[in-house]
Amino acid sequence: MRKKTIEDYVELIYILQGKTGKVHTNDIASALDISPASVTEIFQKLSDEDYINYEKYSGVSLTSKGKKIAIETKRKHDTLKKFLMILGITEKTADEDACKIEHIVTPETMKRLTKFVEFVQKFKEGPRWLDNFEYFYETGEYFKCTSGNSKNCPVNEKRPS
Amino acid sequence: MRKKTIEDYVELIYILQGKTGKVHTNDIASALDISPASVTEIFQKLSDEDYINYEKYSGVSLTSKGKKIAIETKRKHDTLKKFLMILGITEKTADEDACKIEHIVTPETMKRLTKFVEFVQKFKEGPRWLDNFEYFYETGEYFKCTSGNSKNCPVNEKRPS
DNA sequence: AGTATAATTTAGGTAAACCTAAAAATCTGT
DNA sequence: ACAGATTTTTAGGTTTACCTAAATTATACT
Repeated sequence: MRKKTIEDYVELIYILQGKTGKVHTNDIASALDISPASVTEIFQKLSDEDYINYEKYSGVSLTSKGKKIAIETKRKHDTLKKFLMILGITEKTADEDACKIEHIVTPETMKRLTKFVEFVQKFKEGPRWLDNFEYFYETGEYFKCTSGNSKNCPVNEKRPS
Repeated sequence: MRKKTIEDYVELIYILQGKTGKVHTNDIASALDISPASVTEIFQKLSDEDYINYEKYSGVSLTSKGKKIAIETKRKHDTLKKFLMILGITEKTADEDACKIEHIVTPETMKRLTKFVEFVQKFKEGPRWLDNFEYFYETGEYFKCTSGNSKNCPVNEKRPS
């Protein structure tokens, strides 16, 4: 099976599992809008490779191997989504992009983006430069510098030594 | 054919085409490390769908339809790469990530990222907050505020009204 | 120009992830 | 508890993007 397939299904099982930890063929089929027969096939393969515990007609649960991947993938997803939303992308789109990027992003990039989200989140109301970016995005111009705010004007600022 | 496949091959043909505009089976096969036979098959399908001009044994060139997609894809690639490098990701990794993200990113996100790159590039030496991020990435702490630079200290700054 | 070599194509095959139709197992209501 | 409805599985099929081996076409050298 492909990495993307494993991650997608295992993550979805993780999200859909209730208190019982059991997820059924139809849950996946309707969530992904594919046929139940395809889900059965996927279950068999995920089971062969020890990502899930599968017994016919009784639903599946994640193995520890599967759970580990599910959690990792979901963490990537959440971080990517937050990252994109910081840049001003709508939640729906951020979610859609995160869904796809989570499978292909390199660890190096993921590490940077994680740190970036952390960096930005330390500001209570968001850092000032993000407002400047938003202004730039909307108007195509930098935040106007007046006598009252010239010290905060990005183009006038000195970089730290 | 899948969107990703079309974009990948058409972009590569665009990059590999010399002055003559001709790209040969082996050029693609060795660039992607796949068999020449597979390339022939792809050429036939790309030709059926009018992305390339293909005549047996004589190499291929892009149609205007193919060229348009190639340019669009390459533009996405370059922007994504720049964007990731702004965040401090190494060129090699940025290239690798861009290669994959270019096929799946939504137009909305692409538009934002493009603007972001533009926004950042207006600074000659890069905006100060990027230095602060770099410092945070390396040390886990914010740029230290001293009496000499307190006005530039991110946590002390006022946001624009 | 003819032949060896290299490039390309054809033919036939594979794995992954889907499908439909039909069979089998499980669940539900009285 | 058992008949009907629902869920799940089995069996067999499709498409995409790859493969190898063999055949064909083009090129390059003497």
